[in-house]
Amino acid sequence: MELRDIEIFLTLAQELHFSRTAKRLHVTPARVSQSIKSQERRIGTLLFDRTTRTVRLTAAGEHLYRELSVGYEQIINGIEAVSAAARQSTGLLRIGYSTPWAGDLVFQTRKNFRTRHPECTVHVQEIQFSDMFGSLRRGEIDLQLSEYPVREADITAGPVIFCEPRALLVPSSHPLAEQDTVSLEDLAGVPLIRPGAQLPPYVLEYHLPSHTPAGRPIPQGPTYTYWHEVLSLVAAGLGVSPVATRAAEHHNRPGVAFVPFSDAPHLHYGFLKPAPLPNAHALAFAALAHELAESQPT
Amino acid sequence: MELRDIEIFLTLAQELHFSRTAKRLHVTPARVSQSIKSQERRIGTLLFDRTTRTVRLTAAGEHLYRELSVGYEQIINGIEAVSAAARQSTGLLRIGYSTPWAGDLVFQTRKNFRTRHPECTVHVQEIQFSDMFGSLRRGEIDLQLSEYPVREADITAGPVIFCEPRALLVPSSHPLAEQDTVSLEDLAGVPLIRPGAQLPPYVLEYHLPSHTPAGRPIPQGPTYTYWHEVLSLVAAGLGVSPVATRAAEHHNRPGVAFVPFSDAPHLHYGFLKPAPLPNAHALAFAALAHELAESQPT
DNA sequence: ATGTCTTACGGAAGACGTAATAATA
DNA sequence: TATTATTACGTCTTCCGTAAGACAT
Repeated sequence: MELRDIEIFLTLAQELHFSRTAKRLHVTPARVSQSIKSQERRIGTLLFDRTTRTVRLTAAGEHLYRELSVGYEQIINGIEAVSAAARQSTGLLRIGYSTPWAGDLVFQTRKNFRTRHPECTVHVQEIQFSDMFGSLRRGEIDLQLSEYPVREADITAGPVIFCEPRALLVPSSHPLAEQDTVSLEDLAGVPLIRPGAQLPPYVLEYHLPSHTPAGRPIPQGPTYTYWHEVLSLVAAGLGVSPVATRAAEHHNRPGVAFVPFSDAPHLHYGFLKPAPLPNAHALAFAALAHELAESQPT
Repeated sequence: MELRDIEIFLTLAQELHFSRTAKRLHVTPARVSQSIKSQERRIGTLLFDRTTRTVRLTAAGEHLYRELSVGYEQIINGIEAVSAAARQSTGLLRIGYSTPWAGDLVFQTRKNFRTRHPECTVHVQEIQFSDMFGSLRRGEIDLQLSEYPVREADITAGPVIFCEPRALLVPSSHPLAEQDTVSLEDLAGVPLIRPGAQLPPYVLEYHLPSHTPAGRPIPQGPTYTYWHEVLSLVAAGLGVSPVATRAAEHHNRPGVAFVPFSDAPHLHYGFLKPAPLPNAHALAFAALAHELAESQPT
C-alpha cells in the first residue's frame, strides 16, 4: 500500500469505473484492477462490489475512503507546499536542457533573467537523452528546453523557441563525407546508431526513422548510453547519426564529418513543463528565452 | 515520494542519525541515504544539514516534517483500522501453512477453533516455499505455520509446535534407495535440488546444506519453482532432496523412494506472526494448535 | 583509527503494459 | 455483440543490499 495505490483507490472510489479511473491516472485498466486487488488482499476484505457493468463501494471501502482521503490530500499538498516554498524562499528555478546549443540559450537567458529577477536563483543541468522526461516527471526540474516532438499526457510542451537544420554525422572515411549534402534516402545504405534506453516510439521514429520517405528500410546500428559514445562509434565506422548541424561546432573531432541534409525537416526546440502546476518564474524564464531566440535568429 | 520514503524521512527526522534510522526500519544506511537524497532532489532543497558526525533538520526539513507527520499517521492508522475492522466484523483470521502435514494440523485446529469462536471465520491457504514470508509481510495473512529456523527482524516466531524426522527423497533406481537409512555424509555424492527463488541464506543452508558435517562439499542440482517439480526431477534421476519423512505419505509416486536419515536433526514447526500487532484470535488459534499437537504426538 | 555518511554497481522485486479471457447487458 | 473487468505473462523500472570511498572526530 503505497501512495500510488491509495491514489488509485481514491480515484476509483470517486469514478466508480475502472476504465475512467485508468484514463484519469494515465495507466491501463489492468493496472487499476491489479492494484485494487492487492489492496483488498492486504485489508482482508472486498473494497468494491463489482460486476463488469457496475462498481460500488462496500462498507469497508467507504470506511477506507473516509480514513485515507484526508491524509492523502494532506500529504500531497504538504509536499507541494514545501517544494513551492523551497522555490519561493530560495527563489529557485531548476532548468534542464538536452544539447549544448540549447544549453547556450538557457545560460544566456539566465544572464538576462538575473537582472530582472535577482531574487531567483536558477539551477541549470543537462538532461540525458536516455532519460528524456525522468527529471521533469520526478519533479526535479521546473522547466526543460528539449527537442520536439513531445507528446506526453503529463507534460505540457510550449511554443517552438528555435529551429535547427539537420546534418548527418558520418565517418570521415565514408563516401558520403565527400558530398556537399545528403538526402534522407541516403540513410537506406547506412546503419543508424541508436540509444540503448527505452524511449517513446514516436520520438525514436522521428529522430531515427526506420524507413526513408520512399519507404526503403534503414538498417539499425549499435546502441549507446551516453551521447558522447555516438562520436566514437561513428569514428569507428560502425554507423551514422542524424544530428543538428550545430553539433559540428560542439562535437567535431578527427574521424567524423557533418554533412548537411538537403531534405530533412528542421529540428524544433521548446520548453516542457509538468502539466499540473504553472510556475510564474518558469513562465517568465521561458518567455524571456523566446524573446532572446527571436532577436538573434541562427 | 511514496509512503516508504516518507516513513524513512520521518524516522530520520526523529532519530537524526542515519544508521539508527536504518536499524529501526530494517534496512541499510545506504538505503536511507539514497531515499533522503531523492526526496531532496524532488523537493528542491536540502532537508537535513549533515556531516558524518551530525545530522540536523533544515528549516525546509522541519516544515516538511510538520506537513507529513500528521497525514502519515492518519493513513497508517486508517489502513490498520479498516484491516482490523475487517477481521473483527467478519471475524476473519487468515492462516497460511507450508506443507500438507502442517496443513492437516491447521485444518484440524480450525475444526476445534470453530466451536470455541463461532464468530470467527478462518481462511486457510498454502504458502509457496519460493515466497516464504511474502504473504505475512504484505499483511495478507495473520498467522503462518512454517518450518524453522526463521530469523527475520519483522517476524515473530512462536514456540515449536511439532517436530518431524527427516528422510532423503531419492530416485528409486538409485543405490541409496536400497538402504534402510542414509547419513548426511551420503549427500556428498548426490546433487541437491534447489529452489530457483531467492531465500535467506540461513534457510537454504539449513535445509539444503552446502557441506556435510564432515566438511565435504555437496553438489548442486537443478532448480525448481513449485515443490511438485521436485518429485519429477528426482524421478528423472536429476538429484535428491531432504524432506520430512511424512512427505512419503503425501507425495509418494513411482520412481521415487524415501529413505530415513540416521543422523539428521528433526525439522521444527511453529507459528509466525507479523512482529508489530498481536492479534487475539491469532494467539488463541496458535495456542489451540499447540495443545492439539501435544495431545497427539507423531 | 573508528564510526558515519555517500556513491557505484548489480540483482531481485514490483509496477505496468499487452493480449487473451470471462462476464454482464 | 459490445463493453468492461480480470488474469497470464513479459518487460522495464525501482528498491535495496554490497562494497568501496570520503569525512569528521
